[in-house]
Amino acid sequence: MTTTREQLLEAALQLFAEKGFWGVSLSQVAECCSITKQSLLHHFGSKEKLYREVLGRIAGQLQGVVQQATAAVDQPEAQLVAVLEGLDSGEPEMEQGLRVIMRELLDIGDRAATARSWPMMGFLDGLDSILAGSLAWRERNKAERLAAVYQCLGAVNYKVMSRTTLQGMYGKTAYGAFEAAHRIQLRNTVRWLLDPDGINARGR
Amino acid sequence: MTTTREQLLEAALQLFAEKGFWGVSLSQVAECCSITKQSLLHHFGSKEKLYREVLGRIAGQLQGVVQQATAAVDQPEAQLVAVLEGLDSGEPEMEQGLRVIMRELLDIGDRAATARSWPMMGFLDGLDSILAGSLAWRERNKAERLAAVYQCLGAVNYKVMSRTTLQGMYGKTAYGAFEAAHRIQLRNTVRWLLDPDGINARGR
DNA sequence: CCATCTGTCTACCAACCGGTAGAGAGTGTG
DNA sequence: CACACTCTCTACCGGTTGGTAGACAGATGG
Repeated sequence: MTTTREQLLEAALQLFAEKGFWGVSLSQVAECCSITKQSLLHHFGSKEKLYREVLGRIAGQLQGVVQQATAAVDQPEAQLVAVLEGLDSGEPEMEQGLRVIMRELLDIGDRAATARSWPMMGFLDGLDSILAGSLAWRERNKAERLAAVYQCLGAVNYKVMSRTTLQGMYGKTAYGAFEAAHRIQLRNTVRWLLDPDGINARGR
Repeated sequence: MTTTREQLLEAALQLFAEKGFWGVSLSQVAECCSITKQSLLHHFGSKEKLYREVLGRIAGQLQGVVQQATAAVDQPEAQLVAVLEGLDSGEPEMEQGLRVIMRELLDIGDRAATARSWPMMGFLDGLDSILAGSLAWRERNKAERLAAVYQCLGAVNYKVMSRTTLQGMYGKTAYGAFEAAHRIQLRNTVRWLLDPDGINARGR
């Protein structure tokens, strides 16, 4: 039995992902759980606090992906791939989280002053230390590693964000082909990134 | 002398980029040009129509980047790089346009039914035909080409979207180093993408 | 000179926003 | 039993939203 609070957080995540902070009203969130806006306010105090709690959940989720990936496999290449595929797992909750984070990126400057403690920082650090474990990147500086990480992250994020649109534009089957190709391509890119000269290449 | 209409469109682009469709009120847009909300409505009829006009402008801007790139250089590799650097030129108007497009991607499903005629389609087709002009991709299918294009596009877009946040997180100078590294890395990736086996490699 | 058109204005609308106050119901707990 | 606590409710607040109606000013053109 999930508590009302958890149901509210889930509904809020979904709505914030779909329409953003300003596109969602408290009554809409409450309506999803068949309670009134005022009861919702009783639980969270204000819209801003509700939003921040949702953001915190997402941060934990992202950290979990990194931890799971680093625990499961040893090689940096496999770890990075595992993280990227974790983000692109297709689970609605993950996609919704990424959408909210993307909106947060876009809104920065407006709500930045109030909704601080940026949830992505730890996540990025985790990725950085994965990359720092690879031969090719160990000796390079953090800016370069962050650039490489950010490229993969951007590719997978942008793809996830575009899903609905591309499905509408090209149809579901054509999108399926695109998604498969994207997955393969991204994996190749990661391979190349972590071993650009093919030093460790074997049996490809 | 720019007309009031153009001033309004410019202000609307900036505001929509910063806060999204729902985060902006008509009075805010009007205030930027020192007229009243009702005068703005006289020009555009409704908020939705104003937004669509902004979207149309951005679409034209994106098409312009592709045309300029294909006209300036011949090799697909250089063309693709030119497009990506055009998107990442740092000009405020371009960044704002990309932000609005990203928000549009996120909002799809909600406003998709009304704000159709997706502006990105022609842009993607342009990129696809650039890639189709390269040796490595000529024979492959469209889904694969789209996947490759989308990866570059995602990388550059995500970076542009993150600018403000990363600057706030790491400071301006550290961000400068990151940006430079990202640019170089992306260029290398494009080179590798268009010539994965180094067949055409010379003098690197 | 008069008609038309364009742009801006004030005044107003119903609907909704986030948030507050306080009552009532249900549930332990002393 | 009585007290306290948690949860949900109705009723209401001032403020803002997108949008309408209509008046007024200035330019244009026959």
